[in-house]
Formats: sequence, structure tokens, C-alpha cells
Amino acid sequence: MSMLTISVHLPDGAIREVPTGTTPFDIANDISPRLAASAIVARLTPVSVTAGQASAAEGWSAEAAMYAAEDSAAPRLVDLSTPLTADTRLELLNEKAPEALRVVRHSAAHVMATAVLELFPETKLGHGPATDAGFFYDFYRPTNFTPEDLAAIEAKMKEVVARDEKFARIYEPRERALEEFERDGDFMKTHFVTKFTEPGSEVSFYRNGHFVDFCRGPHVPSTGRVKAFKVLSLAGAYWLGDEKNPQLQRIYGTAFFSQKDLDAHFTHLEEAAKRDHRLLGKQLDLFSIQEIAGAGLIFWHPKGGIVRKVMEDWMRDECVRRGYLLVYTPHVMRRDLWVVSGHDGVYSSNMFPPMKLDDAEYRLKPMNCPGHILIYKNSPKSYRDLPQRYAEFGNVYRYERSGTMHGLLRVRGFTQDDAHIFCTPKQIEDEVIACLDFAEAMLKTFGFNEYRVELSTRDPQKGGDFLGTEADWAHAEGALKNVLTRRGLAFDTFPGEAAFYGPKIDVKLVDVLGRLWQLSTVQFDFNLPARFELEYVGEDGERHQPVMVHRALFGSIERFFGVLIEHYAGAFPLWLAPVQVGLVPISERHHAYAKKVEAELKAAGLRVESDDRNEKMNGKIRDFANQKVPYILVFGDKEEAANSVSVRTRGKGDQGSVPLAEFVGKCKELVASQSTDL
RNA sequence: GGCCCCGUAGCUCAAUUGGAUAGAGCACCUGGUUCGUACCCGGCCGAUGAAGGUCCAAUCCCUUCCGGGGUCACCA
Repeated sequence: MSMLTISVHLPDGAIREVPTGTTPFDIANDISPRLAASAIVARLTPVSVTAGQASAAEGWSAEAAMYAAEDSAAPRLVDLSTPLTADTRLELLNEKAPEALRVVRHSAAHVMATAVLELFPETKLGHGPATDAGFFYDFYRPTNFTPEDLAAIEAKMKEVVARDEKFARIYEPRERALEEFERDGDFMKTHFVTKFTEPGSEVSFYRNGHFVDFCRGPHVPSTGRVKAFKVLSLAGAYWLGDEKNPQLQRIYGTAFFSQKDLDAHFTHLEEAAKRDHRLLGKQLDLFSIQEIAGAGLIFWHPKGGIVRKVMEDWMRDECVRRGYLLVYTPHVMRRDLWVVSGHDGVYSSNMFPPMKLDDAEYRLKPMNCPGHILIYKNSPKSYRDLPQRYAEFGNVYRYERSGTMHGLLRVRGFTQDDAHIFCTPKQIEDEVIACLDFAEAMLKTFGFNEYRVELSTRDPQKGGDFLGTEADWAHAEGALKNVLTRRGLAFDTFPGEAAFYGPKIDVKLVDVLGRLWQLSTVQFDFNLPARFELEYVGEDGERHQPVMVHRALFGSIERFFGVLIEHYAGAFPLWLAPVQVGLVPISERHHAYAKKVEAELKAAGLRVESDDRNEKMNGKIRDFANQKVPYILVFGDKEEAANSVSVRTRGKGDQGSVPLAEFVGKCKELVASQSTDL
């Protein structure tokens, strides 16, 4: 071994020398486990070794040399399993680095694959990446794994960890590797290497013990570093994400730096599960889905119905205020209409099947656009009439495949707060700005401060069928981008994600379990105005085609309600709460006073429920509290005499006695301001 | 739709894994009680998702369907 020493810059500025053979992980872990998490993003700066020498130097991986040659200043992913044996200065960054957790998880995936191959040697390996919440590995095997197998795999993983096998990176010429894969009949690896590596290159593998897999790394130094993990579940997954490819068996797991983190993760999941809108929907009696009626079809119960009423009132009033025109269109329309719109062709498999009536066929509407278009088309339009903004709470029905339904968030029948804006090309930017303003006001009002904005554009590389001219697209995409920039909204661009009929802006929210759901959307459409030959007469007296913008802010009322439930964990702000005030008369002789209080609150426009059951006061309080009622008013002889109520505020407990008039005044104020405070 | 798992009362869960009359809490109805800030007392009602099959015997095993959960794919 060489006698070189390694100097390491510590986060506090100190320099420490460490023995050769030390890994970045060792150094970081030695200082603090927390720092181990950040070691992966580290500055690896060769002090006196050039790239060429580095690759020849003892113990240097070609990877480290490559990084050194590429850019020695930028933070790099460091292979934690690579011992430092050259004269190297490693600067550890004292910041949280999620990449480090991914390294542990990816290593855990290899440990799992090692276990699987030991238990089921005939298994072929797919890939096994880390994910945001853990890791998975895809396997191909003639027979399926069982839940019992998962327990055995986890037990075997513990053995692999106990053996503390070193992770080592090895290289092999691509063509030789391919030969081996083909000899083994390993279609996945053959396919993968052929597709993702260059001919004549060296491909990288990682080995621990007898286990070897095609892998780019990086990994922790040895299997013993994978300390806290859990095998979770089993699912089918298509090879390379394509339905037409063979199906693999995907085993999910998760791993953390410590058992404590792992436990915290499961505690967090349990807490999140308590906010699940499907559970709360049942507990709070907000909505149901009934087997006899069909999957993906929502029943709004009275408690949910009143929340919906408040949501709709807000939206409708706001639409009118912002210059939208309210319209209503039929739920079923003749098939001919859907042929003209094109839905009967491209979208047919997502629609409910046609039904025969007299001599014509009818179809349930999957979208509201054609209806609004017919209204536009019903009379000639001048440029003076534009923009025309038609808004409707439109009930649409779509055939979603059986595996896709999810509570209120993905359903077969739902209500869009839909609007279509017909305008001139010049009006586009102002209209889109107005839509974004509206969306922002909506999100703020309903208590959402965090969301993601995505711009979906056409990918010219991909080609494909797009309607509209190059100029149309350039103009529309430019307008959307421009507007987002002008509004100062941070957004991600997704080339190739545009609809075939135009680019769009989507607003997405993350639910409690980390799933992403689309809410607001603003979309251009070059398709329908052309298909329906929409026109307006311009200043020049010529006929022009208007631009059409689809826009929905809640997206779907059902989905938005689901997200709202989870966001507030069922504890709605006063203005949205199904029951705003619960009344608890202490005994039967206070029922008359209860009537009086109820009448006064109702006169103030508040939603009140009085509990005159033959139950103990404690029980009544408990029941209202379980229903997450914002205010519970308790009263007996004392309150009745003083014309007051004893207020119990949600989350704050007993607030003592307050004059009734004062309480009513406060509630009115909170409701009017749509406050989230109580 | 594919793969895996699940379906017991209105809700949450039991039933020594094929054994006899399927239990409990909550809810509901009913009676007692009239109470000072989150679980009073007694009684009543009520179920093996559906249809077939295997077996002396099925909540339990098999088949199909319906529905749910997870996941992949899909999501104009």
C-alpha cells in the first residue's frame, strides 16, 4: 500500500488527515451520521494528481478520475465505496443530501436481489433503483412470489448484511458482457445493455459476494452499511414500463440510515393514512361510493353536499365577477356531435358506450367543449363580441380502467368547473393571465400555498400528430411561457407532454401520501375551432378562426374536495365546515334556550346542529368533536340566565363563557373573510 | 386492463385456520338517568359481497362475477 495520506476539509473548515483505504462514508460517519448523508455530495479535488495519473493510481476508480477530469470544482456524486488512496482533498459539505439516502437504498436493493438469487437461483434480474420513499427491484421468474416469500427474502437480507460483503465496481467490455447475457438467455440485460450503452465501451458492474449486476452505482462501502430496511410489497410491473412487454414482479422495500429513521417513516405513513379522504369521507359522512351503483361514481351526502354548495357558490360568483357567462349543456348528446368533435374516434375508448334511442345513437359527454362550441356557433360573432367566456359546472363521464379508480381523486363520473374562452390571437396573453390570477385566488382562498406549475409543450424531436401550424404552436407556447414568466411563477417545462391539440399549463398538488394530482389546467386548442369551423368577423371585415382556451380551476369538484379533505384532515375552516356550530344543552330543561340560540345563529347564516339526544353532556361534546365541528356551545342554567354560551373551540378546548351576540359577530366575521383561523 | 392482497352487522374488529347456535364495541331504536366540558346504565335490531363447485361439514378450499386496497400501464 502506498503511504499517501488524504486530507479532508471538514465542514467547520478544519483539515483532517485520514489513513489510506478510508472511504468518504467512513469519514463522514465518523464525524456524524447526519454528515454521512451529505458525504455523497462532496467536492473531490485531486491535489496533485491529473486525470491520467489518477486512473493509474492505486485504488482510484475510473469514475473518480473521470469526475476529476470533468470538473474538479463542482459537487459530484462520490462513490462511497471507493477507498481514497491517492493524495486527495475531500471537502465534505454540511448540508442535507437526499442523494445519500438514495445510495443506501440502492445498495439495499442490491442486498435484496442478492437474497432473492440465493433463495430463487433461477430468477433473472431487471433493474433496482432507489425511489423517493425507498427502493424496488424487478425480477423475472416463471412463478410468482408469495407474501411468505417476502418474509423469507427479508430474513435472507439480514444474513447478507451480517456477512458485510464489500461492494466492488468492476468493468467488462460491452461485447463480452452481451455474449454472457445471451448465453444465459437473459433477455432483459441483453436488451438493456444494447439499448443504453455504446458499442466498444466498457460496461460497469457491481459485485458483492457472489452477486453481480449491471449497475452504475454508486454504493455504500459494504452490505453491512445497510442497517435499517424493510421489504414492503409486491406488484406486477411491465419491463421498461411498456404494457406490451413481459410483466415482471416488482418487490418494494425501503431503507434508512437508522432504525429510528425507519420507525419515524412508518409513523409518518400512519399519520398520513389517517388523513386519507376515503377514511375521513366515511367518518365525517361526507360522501360514499356504492357497489350497487357502480365503481367510480360518487354520492355526495348532506355533509359533503353543503361543502360543495359553498365551493360552487364561491366559484360561480367569482366567475360572474370576472366576466364569465354561465351556461348549461346536456349530459347526453347525439353521436354525430362526437363524430364532428373527433371524440368518437380518438377518445372513444375513454367514453361510455353509445346508447340507442329512437333511430339515433347518443353518448354521455366526456367533456363540455362541444356543448360550449355549439352555443358559440349558434349566432354569428364579431371581434367586438370576443372574448366570450362560457362557464359551466359540467358533469362528465369517462370510462376509466378498473385499476385506476381512487376515492374521489380518480372517478368515472365527475363535475368539472369548466370554462371555454373564445378569443382573438391578440387576446391570448391577457386571457391566460386572467386565468392564472383566478387560479391563484382560488388556491389561496381554499388554503393552498404550495403547488407545482407545469408547462407542457410539443416536442419537435418526437414528431407525432399535432394539429395546428408551426406558427400557431410557436405563438401559443410563447404566450404561455411569457405569461408564466410575467407572473413570476416558477414552473417546470415538459416537452412532449402537450395534448395533440395544443400546449397547456397545469397546476398540481401533492396529496398526503406523496401522490401528485392535477387540479387547475389552462389549455390551448387548435383542433376544435377548426373541426367546428368556428369563426368571427374581424375589424377587416374578413372571417377569422378564434382561438379557444379550455380552463378548469378546481379541475374536478370531486377531486378538489378529496384534496381539501386531506389538506385539512377533515377539520375544515369555519366558512367551509358542514356544521359550523354544535349546540350542547346540559339537560332537558335547557332545550328551550337551545332553540333560541339555534334560531339566532341560523338568522346569522350559520350552519348549526343542536344535540337534544338523551345523552350525557360529555358524550355530546365528544361526538361533535369527532365530527371536527369548529365551535361547540355548551349551556345550562348559568348561560341561560346571562344570555351567553360557553364556547369550546376546535383544537383549543374550553374558552369560557361569551355573550351570544359577541359569538355570532365573531363567526360572521370569520366566515366573511374565509379565514382559516378560529 | 395486468400482477399481488382483501371482502364477516351501518362502522371498527373477533371466531383455536374445514367443525356444532358466527362474537364484541360503536351507531340505531327503546327504557332509566337530567348531568358543568371528550366514552352513563339496561334491553332490542342486525352479517359471512354474489352465483356455482368440492366435502359428512365451508367465513375458511376451487371457479366465475361484483366491489375495495396496493402497484404498473393509462389519464384530451
